[in-house]
Amino acid sequence: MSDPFDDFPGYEPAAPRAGGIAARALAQVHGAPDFLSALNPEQRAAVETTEGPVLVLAGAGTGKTRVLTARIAHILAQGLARPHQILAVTFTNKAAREMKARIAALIGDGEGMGWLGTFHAISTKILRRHAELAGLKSNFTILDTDDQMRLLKQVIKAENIDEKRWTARTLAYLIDNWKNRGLAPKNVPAGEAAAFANGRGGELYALYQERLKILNAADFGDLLLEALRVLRENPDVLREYQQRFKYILVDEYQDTNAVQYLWLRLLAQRTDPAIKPNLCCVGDDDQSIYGWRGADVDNILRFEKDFPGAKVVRLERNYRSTGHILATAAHLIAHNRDRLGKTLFTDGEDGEKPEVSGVWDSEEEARVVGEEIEQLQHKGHSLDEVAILVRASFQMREFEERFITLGLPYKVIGGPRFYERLEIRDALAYLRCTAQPADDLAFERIVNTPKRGLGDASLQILHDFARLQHIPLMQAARILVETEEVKPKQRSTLRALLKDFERWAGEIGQKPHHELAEQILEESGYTDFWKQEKSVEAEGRLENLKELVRSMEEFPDLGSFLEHVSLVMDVDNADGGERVSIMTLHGAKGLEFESVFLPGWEEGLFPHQRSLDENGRAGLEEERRLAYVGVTRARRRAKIYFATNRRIHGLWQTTTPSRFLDDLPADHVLVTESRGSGSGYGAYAQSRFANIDSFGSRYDTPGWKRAQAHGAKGAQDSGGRGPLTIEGEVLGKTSPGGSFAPGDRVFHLKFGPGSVAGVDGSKLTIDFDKAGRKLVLDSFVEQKSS
DNA sequence: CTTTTCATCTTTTTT
DNA sequence: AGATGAAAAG
Repeated sequence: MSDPFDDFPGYEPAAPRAGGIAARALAQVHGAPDFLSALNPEQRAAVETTEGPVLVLAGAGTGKTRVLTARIAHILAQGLARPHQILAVTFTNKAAREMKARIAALIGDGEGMGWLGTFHAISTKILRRHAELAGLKSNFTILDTDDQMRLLKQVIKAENIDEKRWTARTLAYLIDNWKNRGLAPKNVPAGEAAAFANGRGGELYALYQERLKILNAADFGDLLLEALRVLRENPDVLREYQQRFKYILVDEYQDTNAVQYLWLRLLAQRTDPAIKPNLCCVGDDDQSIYGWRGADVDNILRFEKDFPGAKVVRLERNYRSTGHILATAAHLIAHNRDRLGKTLFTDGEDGEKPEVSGVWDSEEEARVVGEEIEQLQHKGHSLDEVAILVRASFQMREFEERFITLGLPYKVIGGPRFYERLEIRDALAYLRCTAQPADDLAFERIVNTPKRGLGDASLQILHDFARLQHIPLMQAARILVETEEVKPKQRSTLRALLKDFERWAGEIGQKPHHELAEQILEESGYTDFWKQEKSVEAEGRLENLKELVRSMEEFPDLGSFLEHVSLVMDVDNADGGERVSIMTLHGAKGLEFESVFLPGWEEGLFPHQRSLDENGRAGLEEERRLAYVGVTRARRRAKIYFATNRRIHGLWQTTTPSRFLDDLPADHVLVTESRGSGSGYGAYAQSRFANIDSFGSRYDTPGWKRAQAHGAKGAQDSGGRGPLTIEGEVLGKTSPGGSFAPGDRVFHLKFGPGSVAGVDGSKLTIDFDKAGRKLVLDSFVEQKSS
């Protein structure tokens, strides 16, 4: 079956025999299989050099994916390995999906490739299998950015740190960076750890990690970091995987960051150091556009040193674009200094020259692009072959608005994602609470949604208690419901809610999980909540909820559905008809279109100011690579636009054309003077000089340095500590167990002074001087000395 | 406890 | 400009 773990226990290095799939692939060909004969000599070398390390430098449009898939097909057809012995790593789910599909096309069956997926998906798989080694249970939840942020906020608040000055966002950024570099809390360089919250950054990181373990949760960074840790600290586990993966393939190698690199190197290592790993990395240094996420181009530049004797194959024959487009892209990227240098060529025709047009503002930009696309449409071009590639997602809206009025069908790729919608996240929180009762973040999200009267005050009591006892919220609630700490009304609603969850949890596995989901949404009152809402949106939201339940049917059980949701945040839009694609340049990597529109080539937006500010020349070069990626997406038509005016943060600003326009070869591009646009095209020449300041002055200013600057002038708040946490601290020390006896004088923060009337385990019956007799928990009262 | 108002911040890119 | 989040009013 396709379960990759099935054959784990009794695993032996398989004899190179042809398994079912491979045998079929072999049987259908004589001599060179057609997936080999279709390759050019370089591609073929990359495919057929199966043994030892191979680096494929694949320029844009040179058949990179084809090489990867053919290589896998070849390995299988030769009987060198079985599908589950091949580790194939991609960066995006899209790429993984496509690779699976293409392998299936070559070989007739894409199943069995259990280890083809994103770094994150594969790490998750490993981590689930050995969760205990990472301090987790195998059903751990994967937190998305939103959950992560909320958790960080809690940690910051709990430590009495001014959350205005030291935001969760900044901390998230720091922690992410550390994780990307493979640094656990104890490994973070002291200087960096000190840069947040007056030296408490490292401490907060450690606390956050601790909280994650209590919640039985991992964030995105953890998936890789913890998987790496498991492999590092458990040689036997590592060996298992090293033996299993006879062949390793990596897509987009230029985008690997430090953890990913370490992770890969560990898995690729052979037990016998004399044996070279069968590792094939495919990448293009000119398309490295994830530096901001910790990607290190050096990984690709260093490959031959890391893996001595590596064979390097260069793919320079471009099959995608026409001559003019290729020449334009080549001339553009040639302005970068840090590159290996490749010369792409094509035998194809020159085709149309790419066009550069200036427009008055972003509105005109959208209008002009809309018109151009309509013209293409009239000439019989398919809208599926048209894409608009923007630098930042806020640019999308104007195009959408314009296209709606034109009635031009479009799809936004990587836009607001299905699983990120409010109602979907709420619904998921219900499911998560049911499946994973320790999931505090999910619980918090829905305790009071729909409104139940369980507000901040009640939640705070739960929180304090849970924190004190180091238990999940739900468990805390279960205990507190037995006492009178929480007001009677909220106590009974809370009790009812807990009962609901218990009932639902009992139904897991008893009935189809999509039916259970529907039942949960119904019984919790969540669907009614939206039905009563009379806004226009409510209907759409209910529709989305239905869609959610429907989509669950495709998964075998609740667990695998939740997993899918957290790793694959987007959902396949079942296509109805041709549509123009609108997406970011980052999202466009790996895709190609007949016609590509590239709006917004203005200084500050593209290259983005922030990239320049934070990373200086390196930032600029990355932006230029992004431009290169954009241009090389086009097969036959590329149109570039720059607007003279653009609205930024709500106010109109005059902009300068992008310096990248200077980098284009005059004899390969067509410059169109837009009617109505006041700015002459020549105006952009000034940009060079206008921006020297921001360009050259601050080369290496990572975010934490800025944070440090803040720290220098910011006096820390030692004054305003919240009373609640004081209570927590004091109580934590004063009540280690139940040393109360009837007659003791005690003090309760809410009910005031009183005397103990009875003791039952941790529950105390107390006659309060003012509030009368109450049943409370010992952790909430303080013993009075006199 | 909920609803309203006011202020702040945002807009780089993603698993 | 718009969304989100905290303080203030009901």
